Amino acid sequence: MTISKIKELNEYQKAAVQNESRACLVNANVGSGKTTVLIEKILHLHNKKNIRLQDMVVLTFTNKAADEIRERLKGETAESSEPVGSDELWGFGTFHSVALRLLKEKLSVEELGYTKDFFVIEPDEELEIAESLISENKLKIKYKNRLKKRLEEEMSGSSQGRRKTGPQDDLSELAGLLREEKRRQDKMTFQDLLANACALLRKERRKPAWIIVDEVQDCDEWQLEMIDCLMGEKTCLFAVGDPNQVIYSWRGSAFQVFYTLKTKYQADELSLPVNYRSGGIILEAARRFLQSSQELTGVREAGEKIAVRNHYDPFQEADYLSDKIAELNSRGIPYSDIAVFYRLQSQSGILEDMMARKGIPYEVSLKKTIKDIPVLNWLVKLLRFSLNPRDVQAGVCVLCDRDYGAGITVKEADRYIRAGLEEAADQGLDGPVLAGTGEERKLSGKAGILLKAMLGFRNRWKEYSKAGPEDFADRVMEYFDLDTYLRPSFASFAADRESVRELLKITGDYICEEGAEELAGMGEFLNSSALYGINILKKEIHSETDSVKLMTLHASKGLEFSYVFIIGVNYGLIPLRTKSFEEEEEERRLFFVGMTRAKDHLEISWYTSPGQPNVMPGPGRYLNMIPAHLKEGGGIGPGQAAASGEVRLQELKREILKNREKKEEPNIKEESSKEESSSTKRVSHKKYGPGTVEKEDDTMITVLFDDYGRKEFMKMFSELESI
DNA sequence: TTCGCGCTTCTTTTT
DNA sequence: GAAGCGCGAA
Repeated sequence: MTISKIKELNEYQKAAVQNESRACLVNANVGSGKTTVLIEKILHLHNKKNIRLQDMVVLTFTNKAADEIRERLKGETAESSEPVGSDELWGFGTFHSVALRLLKEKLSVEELGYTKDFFVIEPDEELEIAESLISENKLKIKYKNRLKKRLEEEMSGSSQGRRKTGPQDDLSELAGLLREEKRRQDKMTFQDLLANACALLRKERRKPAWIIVDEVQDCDEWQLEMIDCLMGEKTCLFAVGDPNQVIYSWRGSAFQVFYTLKTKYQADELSLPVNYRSGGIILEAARRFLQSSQELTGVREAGEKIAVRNHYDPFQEADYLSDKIAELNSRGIPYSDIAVFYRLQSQSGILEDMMARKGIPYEVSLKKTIKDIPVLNWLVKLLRFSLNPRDVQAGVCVLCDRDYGAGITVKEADRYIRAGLEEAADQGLDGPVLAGTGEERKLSGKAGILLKAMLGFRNRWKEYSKAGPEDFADRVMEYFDLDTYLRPSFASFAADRESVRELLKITGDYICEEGAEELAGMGEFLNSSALYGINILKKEIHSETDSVKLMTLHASKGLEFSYVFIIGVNYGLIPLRTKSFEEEEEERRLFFVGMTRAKDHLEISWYTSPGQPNVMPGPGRYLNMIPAHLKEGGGIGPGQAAASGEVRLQELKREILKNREKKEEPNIKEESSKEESSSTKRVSHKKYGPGTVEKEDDTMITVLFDDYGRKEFMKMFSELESI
């Protein structure tokens, strides 16, 4: 979005900025300066209409979009007499972050049974809670693997969604218990943030003067509800979006948002038809993929035709593409101006291998969160339980973890934690002693020390917090004696330690910046990291770094590049095989989004031999939808394409395939070798007699006893003798 | 408890 | 077009 050079707005943009109606919907076509209009609208309201920024709520879907708006606004006013301060922008952010801020600062969550210190949890965690509720209450749930989707349906779809509830299915009971349990543990999911904010906003008298919404076509039912709850009698609405870029309806974006809003608020509907991004030919071709050929005009020259290429298979294509990109770069085109789009994440692998091989810098758009790094996942759970001992679930995970925790079973950990909590309650503030009965003494090794540290954290942290924020990370590591849990013997020790330190350092910095008290600040940080991810760990695509960007068509939305390659336009991939007409439509919009990312050069390719099941060989039907006079090439004959350097490619292919196998294998190999080495080991136990070791790792040992059966022990407590 | 039958899903992902 | 599940039959 580099439209800052256009200081002069076109007539359509002006009309949108100056529109005086109470509700205004702007149908913003691709590349038509949507964000510019949004910013100008805010400035117009602020400067000309004397609306205070703190009386506006500006809602986006992604943090990236919210940041962009905030930054541009600060930039625009930086030279003026009164630059925008951060506190004026409390209502600027994603739907979820604004809901969080409202619940924490402006609304009385206590009415809903929560405290002001509530935690935000990720979807997986809700599922974990649900699963433990199922086993605790012995609920009968069908389609357990689809529990997540079914719960979502049950929670949102109120009563009408209950279509296939069999005779013995406790789903609705589970939903109720889950709601209660989350309240008890003081936890809200992303969905709950919106739902709870809505419930409280309904009663609220004070309403914002203006609500401004970006990418409004992606709103789901709850986000529409939130807009509605924020609307007061005198509140005005300004929403910008593009019905042609609806590519997320499969994850719940509401049907026909534009129509709904228009009738609900009698909104004026305007449009921004002028595309500033793409060359004339690219735009002309893209227009064929609009449902109704609406007004969409360009201002640029025709430019280059769209190149259509045929490749034998993904290997040959990767080879061709990396050579082509290297050649472009040698002609002075920066790598960062080039992007390759594909339909499925799995398609990136071959490209990555080939580009790495040829030394082309690339970045793959993949979301990486704390959850993907085991040691940090463990650390976060440890901190959560330490801050909120009611979060038994987290505590159990910490103790059970085989790598970093004590490796005890869920049952043991659960009983142990409950005993610990009881003792803590009995003894007041000092945390549990946990000496007690035989059962507990048996466990009072690693698990006991760790549990004691966690349960005592809120009271004993004071003794550690004198030193100030600089060495926050060191103090936390010292308090929990983390080095012992990270296991110096692990191959990943150094990396793990570094990750832990990094995360704690970010936490420390956050606390410092917010000027919060340490315990409260840690809680806040955990909440915001659930909502915003953690930038340093998140492998985000940096447009600044000079590398080729590889991403799915979905991930390309909102971006633009000079050179765009869309690969795998074969039926079964683009478009993906779909069941319904609606999904088919969405595939077309998705392709439209991809095409319109290209500013100057667009190249589309198909495989003769896709090499994936369910993908048809031959050009996909979308290629026929582009008129002949707009495209060039159409493809070298499949035989010819494969013939050039076939032997070399075959070898390359074999090599790459071998490498991929190697990458996936180690886990399997490790386990099998362990099993083999221990399969003949005989042991004897006082109570259970002789047996054979079935499985063994650093903490646990599983023994099949000759006359007792299978039993699992913690190595440090089991008194096994080898025979 | 186990077998076969029919049915659904699989992919895309932000907060 | 395969894999996973529920469900009824044995």
